[in-house]
Amino acid sequence: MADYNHNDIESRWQQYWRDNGVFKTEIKKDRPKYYVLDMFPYPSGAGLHVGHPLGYIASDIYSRYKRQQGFNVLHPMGYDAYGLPAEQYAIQTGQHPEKTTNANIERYRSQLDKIGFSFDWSREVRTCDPKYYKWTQWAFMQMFNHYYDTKLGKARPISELIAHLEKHGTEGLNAAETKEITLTADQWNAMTEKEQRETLMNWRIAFQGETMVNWCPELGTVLANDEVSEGLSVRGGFPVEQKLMRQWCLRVSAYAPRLLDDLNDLAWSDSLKETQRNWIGRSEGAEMKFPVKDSDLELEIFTTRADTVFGVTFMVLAPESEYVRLLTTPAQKDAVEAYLNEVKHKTERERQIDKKVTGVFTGAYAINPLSGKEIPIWVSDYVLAGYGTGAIMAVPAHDSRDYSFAKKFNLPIIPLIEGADVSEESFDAKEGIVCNSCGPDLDLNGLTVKEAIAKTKKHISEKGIGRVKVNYRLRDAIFSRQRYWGEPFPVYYKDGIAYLMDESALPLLLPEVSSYLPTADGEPPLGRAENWKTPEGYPIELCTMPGFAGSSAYYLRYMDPHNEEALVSKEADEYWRDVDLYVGGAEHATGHLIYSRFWNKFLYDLGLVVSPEPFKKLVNQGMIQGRTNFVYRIKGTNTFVSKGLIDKYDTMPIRVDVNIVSNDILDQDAFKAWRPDFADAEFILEDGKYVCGYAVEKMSKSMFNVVNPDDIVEKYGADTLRLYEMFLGPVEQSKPWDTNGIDGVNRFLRKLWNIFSKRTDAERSAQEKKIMHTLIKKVSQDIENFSFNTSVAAFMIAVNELSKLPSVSVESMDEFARLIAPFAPHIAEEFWHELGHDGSVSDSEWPKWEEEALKEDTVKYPVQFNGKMRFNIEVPAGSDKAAVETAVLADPAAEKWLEGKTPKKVIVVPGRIVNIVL
RNA sequence: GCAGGAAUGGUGGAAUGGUAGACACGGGGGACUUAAAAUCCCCUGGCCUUUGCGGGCUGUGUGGGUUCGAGUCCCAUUUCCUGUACCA
Repeated sequence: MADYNHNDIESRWQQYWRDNGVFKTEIKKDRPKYYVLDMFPYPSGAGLHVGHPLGYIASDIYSRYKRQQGFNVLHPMGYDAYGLPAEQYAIQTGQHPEKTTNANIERYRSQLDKIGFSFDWSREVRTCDPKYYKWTQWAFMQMFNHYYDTKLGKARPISELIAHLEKHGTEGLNAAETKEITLTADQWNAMTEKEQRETLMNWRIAFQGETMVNWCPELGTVLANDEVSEGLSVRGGFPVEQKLMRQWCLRVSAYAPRLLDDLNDLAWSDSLKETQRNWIGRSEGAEMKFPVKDSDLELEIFTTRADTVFGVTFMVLAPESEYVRLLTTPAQKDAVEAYLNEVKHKTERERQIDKKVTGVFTGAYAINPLSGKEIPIWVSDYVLAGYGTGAIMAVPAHDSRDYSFAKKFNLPIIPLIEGADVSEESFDAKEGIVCNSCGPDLDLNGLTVKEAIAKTKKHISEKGIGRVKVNYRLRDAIFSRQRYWGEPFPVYYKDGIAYLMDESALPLLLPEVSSYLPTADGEPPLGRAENWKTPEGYPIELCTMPGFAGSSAYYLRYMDPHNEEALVSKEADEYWRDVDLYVGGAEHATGHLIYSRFWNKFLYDLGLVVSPEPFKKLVNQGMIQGRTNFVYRIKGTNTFVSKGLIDKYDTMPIRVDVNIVSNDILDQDAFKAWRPDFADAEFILEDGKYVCGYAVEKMSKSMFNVVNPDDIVEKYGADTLRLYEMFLGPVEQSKPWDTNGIDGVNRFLRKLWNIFSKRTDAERSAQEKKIMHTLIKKVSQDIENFSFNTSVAAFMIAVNELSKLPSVSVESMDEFARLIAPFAPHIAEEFWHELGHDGSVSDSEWPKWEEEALKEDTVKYPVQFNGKMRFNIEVPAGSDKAAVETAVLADPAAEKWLEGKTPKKVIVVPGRIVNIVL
């Protein structure tokens, strides 16, 4: 055989896989299915860097392995093609986002193809493809036409809710709602169609609501909470402010209990489940009514500390609360107005940066229902309108936020826990013995906090002052974006009221526009589309759907991507069911992974999918960071000093392209050619070399630390890239990319190639068989545990051992080819065919190890004295504890350490160790 | 602040409570070669000791604990990463 030529081998087998449709998948009812999915990428203009394929390689290894084990593996890939960058680019250049997106997709595809993935490309989906987004729009229509029945805990058709309203009004209605509404049947029936439709928005799962949104003036759009970071837009870094707008929303909050409970059965990492639990944010507490003095009004509050009611010294309303208007006394009106104005104009960022305590007195008082005391009602922006009831009872002694407010405005602070010192700070811990808590009907003194909470809850429910309540932090998802590049809503407006289009109108195609900017009167770009009307002339919704719309159910579409009648056929859904293994970044923990679960549960409620959860097992691959190299220029010159000598000069570090640095040694000629201003650079070297410094940073063009997988594939081959990415460390772990070290993996493949070239037909020795079966066992177990770095190490050990043998058998090479096929499929395929097999090595059988082959004649025991390692002995395999003990004590080496003493105890752990306690 | 995770040689990283540092990079030495590349072999945590073979001690962020035995389990603590943040 010729030398190992990766370029020739890899292009040849990639062609073979394409020509023979090796990875095309179909339903095979006689075989068990396994669905391996990667989070599909957003095709950005920068192309893939070497960090992106990490997860894809891991999942590819796993799916090829499962396939060799006899599973019918679904392993698709596609593109999350809607997104802001393409639109931003379109605004700047006038180029249609579709064009940019398609160009980027093509680039991604060619990069992916070079790495040798086993994707079934015939199932590719693109979220911006009308044949795909038809089903995104369709799902939205279903959500519009359903409400959530809180008693049954599932979505029901809105027609059932209407029937209920017609008969009973809101009496006995159990529906997740935006706000509490009370209606009689007569009132409902007397409403106009317009009024009824408006009222129904209170219950629909896809509904319009007035919501406080993160408005980004620069981007001209509303952003989701997870698109905002520290008051700035994640994309672009523009300031974000609060604004009340009528928006499409999804009633995700209705599913909060199920989203929480069902987490328990998922094979996800604990940290990710915990993140979702926190995000859903269940808290058990009580809702309690505080009557307002000299008024019929009652303030409802939510608290988890019912035990602290006797320490309530004031109440606080969120600035957005409607009670502010109702309660403010004439004397305080101006002050309150001024405060509301101030708060409104603060951006989210300003609120976060300046944590000053602010607030204003409304002039009104409430009555503490347990103590009967009068307490002032204040307004402050530290109370959130979106959580609980938008009003709180303030217990400054035991809540740090209430405490600083009380200090600032000189409000009383009453400690309620024995021994709690509240002179400097509040005592927030939920522990201790309650004191100062005795009213006319209720005495909590002497109880623990826990007991006091229970007793108070019981008391208030009995007296009708309040009720036990569970609150969730999870908020409804805002579903409108004032953007062009997204799915249009199949919605038109008649008399200002939203109506769904007929399903036959789907897909509702995204129209052409003259410019991708908002219109002069601040309407979204779709306001520029000509004839954006129904045939009857009604205007169509101008907003488009957000990014998560298209990515919420794509895993279902892969099951049946070309179906024009349904999102997924019954047959395909029942066969593929759910994703067995989902691989992707942890950054989607609170976005995509919540929305997808919600979306799936909704479809499950409608009986359209059979699995209540979309992703059974989830692995978060770590992020690959960049490793930036630095050169050190003497200030004001063009002379560069090697890293070891920089102390002797006044230098400044400059980032240098990592592609002209190898093992931190600079290629000086390449450096001079890199940028014109370095053409006449001079160097001060150490040991004849220029040594660069390094730092770990994000991989990005501006840091000159981007490594393109294409270059690695060109130089070392896809098999080397795949093995090396796995060899770098555990898949879940974040780590900097460092090309140093890739030679080791490449060397291993060349060694393997040489061994293969020298294979013989002779029967293999027991020793050789043992090497192979040790490897089979190790690799099989490691793949199951997603421990790919140690499997690569095992391959290297095996090759080193095999290379020491005089010859290696065909049988071993046959096994080796099958074992390494998931990791390095090209070289494996080459071996497989050299060995005279037909078909792809991916369809070969995964080798099984024989315990028999791994057996030893003797067992080696390390012998310790008092836990300190002393010597080794060998005993025949199968010796029992007593035999081992006798052998150890009889061993001449033992004498020296025994020093004539009799051991107190001899501990023999079969197969592991012997410890002698003196 | 809260939640989750991590800390092991010059570097990336291995170690079901049982000989810490597998494997690889880098480094050092050697073989082959006119030379270089490639390849192959040996050494490579630290300290001490021995002419040599070797031997000893120490060592997994820090301090305690459990255990015959701890990188691993428990308690405390420091630092770093990731997520989240006025959630009552």
